[in-house]
Amino acid sequence: MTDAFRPEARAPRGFIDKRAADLRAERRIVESVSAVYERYGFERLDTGAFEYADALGKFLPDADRPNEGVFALQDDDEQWMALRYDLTAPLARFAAQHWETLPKPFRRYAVGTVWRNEKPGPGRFREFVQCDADTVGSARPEADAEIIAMAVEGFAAAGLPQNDYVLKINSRKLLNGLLTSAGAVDPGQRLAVLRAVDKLDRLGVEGVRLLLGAGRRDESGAFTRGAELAGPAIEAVIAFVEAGGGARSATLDRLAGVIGGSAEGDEGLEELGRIGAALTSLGVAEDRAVFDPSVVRGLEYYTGAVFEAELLAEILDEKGQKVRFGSVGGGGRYDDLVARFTGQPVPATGFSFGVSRLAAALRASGLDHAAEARGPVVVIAFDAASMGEYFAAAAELRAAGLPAEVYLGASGMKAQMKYADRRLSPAAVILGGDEIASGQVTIKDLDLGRELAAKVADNRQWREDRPGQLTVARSELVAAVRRIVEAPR
RNA sequence: GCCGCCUUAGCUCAGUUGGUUAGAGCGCCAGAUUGUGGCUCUGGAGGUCCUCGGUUCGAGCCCGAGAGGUGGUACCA
Repeated sequence: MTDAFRPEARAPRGFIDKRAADLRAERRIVESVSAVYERYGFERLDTGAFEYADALGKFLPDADRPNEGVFALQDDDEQWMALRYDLTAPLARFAAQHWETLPKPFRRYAVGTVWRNEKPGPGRFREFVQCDADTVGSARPEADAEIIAMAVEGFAAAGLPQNDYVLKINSRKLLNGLLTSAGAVDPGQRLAVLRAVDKLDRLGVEGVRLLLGAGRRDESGAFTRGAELAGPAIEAVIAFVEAGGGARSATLDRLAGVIGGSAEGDEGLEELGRIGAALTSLGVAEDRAVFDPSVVRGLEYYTGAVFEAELLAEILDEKGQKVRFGSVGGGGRYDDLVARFTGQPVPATGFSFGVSRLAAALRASGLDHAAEARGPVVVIAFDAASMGEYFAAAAELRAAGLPAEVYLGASGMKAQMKYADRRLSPAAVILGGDEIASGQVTIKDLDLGRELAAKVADNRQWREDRPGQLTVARSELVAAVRRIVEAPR
C-alpha cells in the first residue's frame, strides 16, 4: 500500500475551474448578448462539439494527424474528428448541409464552448466560451453594419461602461489594394506585411517600420524577419496604417488619398462607406465603432470587412502589472467558407464575443460588479434524533422559494455557524431542543450579526448579545427568514 | 517553436561560505466558550525542499539533464 499510485490533483494548463461567481459573470454576459442577437432577429443554433477535421479545414495533406492547434482524435471508422476551435466553421458546415431548406439569408446566433490546443496566457485559455452571430447569404455591406451594431450593443448590454471598449473596422480589400500598390506580389511577402501591420498597437510605428523592412530584434533577443519592402513602399504602408482615428467619414477620406486607384482598394472603400452610412442610421456612435486600417485579424478566411473589439480600460493584475488581454471579440466577412463544401460562393459575415476572455478581463479590472454568490439558509443540525425537524424546516423554506439546506457534516454548532458564514448564507436557522420543546425557532441574521460584531471587541459580550438573532413562533419561520433574505444589504 | 526568469507547507515567501530535527505570516483544525460565525489568546495538523543523475564525509544550497510554471517573442484558422 505504501507504493500506491497517487495522481497529482491538478487541471491541465489552460483548462480552468469556474466557481459560482465566475459562472454568474459569464452567464450574465451570455444572456445579455443573446438578448441583443434575438432582438435583431437571429435564431439560435447549437451544433456538436466535434466536427470532422476536414470540415474544420484542419487537415494537412501530408500529415497523418490534423494540424497543431486543435484537439483531435480518430473515430472507430478511422476518420479524424476535432473539437471545434470556433463557431463559424461549424456554421459553414451546417449551412452547406442544409442550404436547400434554410430561409435565406440565414441569421443565426450560437453560444458554446470552443477548444484550442495552444499556449495559454492571461485571459487566454484552451477551453473557452464564445457567443456568435452570423448572417449567411447576404453580400450587402449593411449586413456587416448590422453585425457591428449588435456587437457594440452587446458590449453595452454586458455591462461595459461607454468608454471602455471600441469596435475597430477595416477591410481586407483595402489591405489587398495596399499590398498591390506597394509592389508586394509574392504571397509570403504579402503575409509578412499584413503581420507587421497587425502589430501597430503593440510595437508602434517604428516597430512596424522595422518589420516592413529588414526585420526586428525584440528585448528577449529573438529576431523576426521583415517583409523586405523598399523604402517608398514602407512609407506608403505606414501612411496607410496611420490614417485611422477620428470620425468614420474623415478616416475614409484620408484612406482614399492614400490607396485610391487600385480596383480592389476602391471596392473596399466603397463598402466601408456604405457600412459607415448604415452605422450612422443604426445610431452607432462615432467613437464606439471606428475605421482602423491596422486591423488585420487572422489570416485565413476573411474576404472583406474585418472587425475587432478591444478593451480600452487599463487592466492591472494582483501585482499591479499591466496585463494585455488582446481582443475580446472579432469577426468579419467570409464569402468563401460555405463554398468549401458546396462549390457555390455564399456571402457571409459575423462576429464572435470572447465571453470567457471578457469575463476574465472584467474580473481583473474590477468592472465585475456581480455580488458574490450567496449561500443557502443553513438549518443547524443538533442531534440525529431531530433530523426530521430540520428537514421539515428546510422543506418549508424551499417551498417558499428560499434556498435552504440542512447541515450534513459531522461538526458541532460552532463549526456549523462558521460553515454558514463561509457560504455567505443570509441566515442560520436554530432548532435546538429548547426551541422544539417550546414550539419556537431561533433565526440568526448573519449579515446583521457581521455588522454588529464590528462594534464588539469583548468576547463575553459578543456571545451574550447574540447579535442579529431573534426567536419567533415556529409557524413564523418562513415569514421571518424572508424578511431577512429580502432586506437590502 | 525560440529566448529570459522562476520552482521550499493549502497560499505568499525566508532559509547565512554546503553542516544536527527546514522556518515565518496568512489559511486550516481544536480548545479557552456543555447551544452561536467576528476579535483575542493557547495548542495542533500540514513538507518526495519539482524530478532524475552527479560532486562531497555531508546538498534545500554546488554541477548536469529533464519536467512544470511564468514573462516576452513567433503562431493564432
